[in-house]
Amino acid sequence: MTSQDQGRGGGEDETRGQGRGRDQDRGRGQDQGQGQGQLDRGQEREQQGLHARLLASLGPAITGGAYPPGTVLRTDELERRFEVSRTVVREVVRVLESMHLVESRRRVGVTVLPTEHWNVYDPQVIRWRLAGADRPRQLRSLTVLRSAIEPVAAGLAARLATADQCAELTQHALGMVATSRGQQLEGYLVHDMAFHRVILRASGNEMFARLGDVVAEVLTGRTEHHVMFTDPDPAAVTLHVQVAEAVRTGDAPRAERLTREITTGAMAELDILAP
Amino acid sequence: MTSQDQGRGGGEDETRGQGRGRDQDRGRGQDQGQGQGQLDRGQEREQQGLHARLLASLGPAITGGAYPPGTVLRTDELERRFEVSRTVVREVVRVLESMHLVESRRRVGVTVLPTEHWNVYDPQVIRWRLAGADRPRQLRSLTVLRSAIEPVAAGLAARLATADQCAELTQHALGMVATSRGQQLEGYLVHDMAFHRVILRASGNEMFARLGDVVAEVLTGRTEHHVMFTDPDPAAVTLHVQVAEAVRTGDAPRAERLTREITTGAMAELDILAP
DNA sequence: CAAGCCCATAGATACGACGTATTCAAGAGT
DNA sequence: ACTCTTGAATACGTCGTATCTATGGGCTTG
Repeated sequence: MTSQDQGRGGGEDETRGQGRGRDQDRGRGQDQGQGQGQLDRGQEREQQGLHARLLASLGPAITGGAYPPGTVLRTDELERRFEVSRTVVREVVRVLESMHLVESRRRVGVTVLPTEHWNVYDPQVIRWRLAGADRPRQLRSLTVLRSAIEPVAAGLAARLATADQCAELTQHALGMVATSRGQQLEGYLVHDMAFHRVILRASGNEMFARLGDVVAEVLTGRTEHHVMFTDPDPAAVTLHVQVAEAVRTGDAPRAERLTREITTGAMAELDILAP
Repeated sequence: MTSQDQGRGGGEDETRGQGRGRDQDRGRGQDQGQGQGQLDRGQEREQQGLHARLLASLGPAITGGAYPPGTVLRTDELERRFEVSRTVVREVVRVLESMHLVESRRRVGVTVLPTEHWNVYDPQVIRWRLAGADRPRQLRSLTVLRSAIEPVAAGLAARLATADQCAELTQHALGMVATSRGQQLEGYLVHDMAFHRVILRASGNEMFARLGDVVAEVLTGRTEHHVMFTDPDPAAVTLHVQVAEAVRTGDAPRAERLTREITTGAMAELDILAP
């Protein structure tokens, strides 16, 4: 009869013996089935899936240079090394492939692509790179990007910002003033990030708006990179207040020029040659 | 009718009411060879995989608004509708999820996310949107982005461009001059794209360099959008030549200013308010 | 030594089974 | 009557296996 047992409950038959060899290394089905997983999840960081876990392992490893371009990863090797099934590996590889971090070819394996193919605007990739070894380089690239985007965004915001957005802007600028002295860098950072996020959103351009997260990461990185002890530059604080004012009054050229001063200052902090 | 049959594959008691799609479980492997005729995949020979085919169907459909945000797609429905297996659907959903186009949640399905979540810098997404209904809107967004990026990139290029890059730049500028008259728009477009690509690459910033493809798509879209009959604006051609010259002589402010004139002109063509 | 054929290999695709989280609703408790 | 708990239904998550296909290397042959 062709039908083996469709009801799983009964037979623990010996035909799985072959599979045992592979299965015994983890006992994955049963292991997860027990309450074990809950304890595990309770203590450690929140891993909401094997897929996310593997991606969080492979992504930073690749962007961090642990696998130089040209390195070939085989799926079964990844399968064993990370103790996940083929399905998980394949889905993760597909995602990495969509980021152009790797290329999967038959008979060859999963090849790590050179840096110039990477989709460097993917927030995930940005986060991985900022967390990795070439963080300084990434920070410079992104700061230069900011210097191009934000002044234009501020100019547009001056024309298009709603009353609510102007109010938000002023509020965060005042918040920056209030936290600019006395080792309140955390509070300052929050207002700084919110300020730039509002500017980008108020520009009315979705491409600009999407950079809010990137700018936030850059500001965070900058803060925890070189200061933590010195208060923010008073000139920068003043500039933010003035930008808020320029946006509120609809003075686009002024908003753009002032924001350009802000980003120029940000570049100077990183020793980037200013135009 | 409570649970009387857990088995999905064997059960014929779909309480669906519509018999459509029942043929799917019959001979999947052979079905590909036959070419059922339901889908005209005989025409598009570029499909080197079911994964790519499904992605090319779903991606544009989502970005094009065929599935408004909040729409729930169930995996088994996609399975039937596109006549592919669960594996393929899952991998495609993972990729779409990595682009933040959809979100997959247990017990609810694959939900289309609102536009503001989309990873609008993903070249794939950009291509889909440019091919879709909101092409004009997308073209405007990208042109504004260009207006922010390219002047800064040109300024950096004036400082950092190698001799080879300067030569390339001059060559393409001359190519634009040569093709600027007499219905040679295709050749003009090639040089135009190459010119801006060299500028972005010569800026030395990887974030800028990666926008070469985007700019190329914008230029292509613009050309085939509103002209095809009129020759390029002579002023724009002159500006490109001057930019090449400014970069060659290392005059960063001039290169930046001239490029800003170019992008301002590009925005004017799309009736975008210029600063 | 070079060119072409053969086959081992590893990814691509498929499919069914089971696990698990989440949602909805019914029922118990206050 | 309202709320909280708990159970069931459901649709995604994960896994193991089987088969297919393309490809690269090795072998054979001229």
